[in-house]
Amino acid sequence: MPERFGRRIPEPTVVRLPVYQRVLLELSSHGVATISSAELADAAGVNAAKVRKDLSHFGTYGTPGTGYDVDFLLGQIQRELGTDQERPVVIVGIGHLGHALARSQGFAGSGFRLVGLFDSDDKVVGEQVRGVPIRPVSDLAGVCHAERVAVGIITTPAAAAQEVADHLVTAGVGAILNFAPAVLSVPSEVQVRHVDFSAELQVLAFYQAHPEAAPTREAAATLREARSRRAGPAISMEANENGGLRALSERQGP
Amino acid sequence: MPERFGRRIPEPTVVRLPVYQRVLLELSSHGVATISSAELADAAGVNAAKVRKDLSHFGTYGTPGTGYDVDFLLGQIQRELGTDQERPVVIVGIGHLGHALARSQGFAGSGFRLVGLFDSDDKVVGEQVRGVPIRPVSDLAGVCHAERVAVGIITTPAAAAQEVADHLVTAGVGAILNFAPAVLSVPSEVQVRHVDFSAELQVLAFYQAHPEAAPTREAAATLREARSRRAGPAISMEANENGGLRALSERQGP
DNA sequence: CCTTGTGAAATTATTCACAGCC
DNA sequence: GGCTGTGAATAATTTCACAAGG
Repeated sequence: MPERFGRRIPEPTVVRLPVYQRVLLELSSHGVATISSAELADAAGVNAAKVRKDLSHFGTYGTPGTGYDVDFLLGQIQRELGTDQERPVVIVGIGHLGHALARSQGFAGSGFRLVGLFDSDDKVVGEQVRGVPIRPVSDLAGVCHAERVAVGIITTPAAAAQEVADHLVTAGVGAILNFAPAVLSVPSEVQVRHVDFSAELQVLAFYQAHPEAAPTREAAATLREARSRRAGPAISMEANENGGLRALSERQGP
Repeated sequence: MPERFGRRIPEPTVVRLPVYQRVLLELSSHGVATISSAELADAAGVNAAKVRKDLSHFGTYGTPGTGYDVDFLLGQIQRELGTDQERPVVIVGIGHLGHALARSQGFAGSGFRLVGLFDSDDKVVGEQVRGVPIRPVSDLAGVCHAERVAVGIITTPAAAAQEVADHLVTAGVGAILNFAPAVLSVPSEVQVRHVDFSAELQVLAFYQAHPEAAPTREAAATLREARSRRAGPAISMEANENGGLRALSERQGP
């Protein structure tokens, strides 16, 4: 039995959970009933031992000789991720990027609900994006308290990011996703993650300039490849017209 | 002397390099002449030993008793990152996110030049963003070859991402930055990095749901705090009206 | 057979701590 | 006295490899 309580979950494991979830979601939507750690690993671009070790932190969800029940495992991961209940989020800084995120599909399916958009520019305040009005930053604390906002997304210029983070923290927001190219200073109980577009480009450039220093990547396979490469006669799939998956046989075989 | 040649650079080190670069850029623009590993660490949200170890992979750039010369160190990091020469990039998938990236400032300052925008939708083909025309995806290979494109950015929906990646690889693009929520399968010599907005949100949600599992974060300080906390009388700074830094004394003291 | 879950081993990354230099 | 660079120690993560289950 794995440690199931106040245990620390390795951060790399947590980061891989959403990837597994996405793969399982796709498999489930195609009616695939079970998947082995090796297949899931291929589709997620990791290796099988890592998948098993990752999952073992949460429970023993698999069946030796068979693999994992797709829907059951999906449910467990969603429960762990808290995807099963909706968390209210706000976006501060409604420039092009803030707009793009506000319009994206990323919230609905992932357990988040956009409850507020904020900007300091009076020219955009009052507009609506997806039915959510853009408000002045002075309304931030009020909305965060009223809606019990859990996560704040910062898409301001770097110069404003720290000030916005301070406001979010004051308003009781306990997690911040920062897209601004700035290092934020917040109390240690506040979780921060940083998405840094140009830093990612620079990392790619570095490895291009120093190919000998590049890490050797784990090979990924498409879902279709992962299955067909390993599937025996009882389970087979073929590509459909969208490049997606079609399960030809599931649950009990053909 | 550190190993200076075909050595492998730890990926975490490479990822921190752009952060150091940004801090140094700000310091340099404020005329600050030198910085210690402890100050740089505070500003970057890491610790001093990590800064020194990271830098030691590339050379011995510091002066015991004094610290690092800001401009010199900045130059060395930019050289390592290849920021000193411009790399052509293309963006494929000009929806809201693609648009936002195309308009962002992230390219100019970081050593990249946007040379092509591509979309499969005839309704947007022909438009221009920042003077760069949106072209059909069928032009992708031609432009990539002609401009010797090094990095491709994918901002398509997940369903199209693998196909686009295949096109980029065929066109000789050796590095891909993928914003689509899909795991890409590419040859091992092609570098891929994945920016996954909703996965980041989910990670935040996870740690909010399991505070006992959260990693203890390194405290960061603003540049101003980092300096004033440690600076002796010979070097001092105060905040200017923009919340930025003003160096009151540099090079030789007041 | 095949596949999981997991200790043990290996690898990788971080942090310590201090000799040596300014 | 302060600060770097770096081996040595520690911690974290990954991978191996295999006993046990279906």
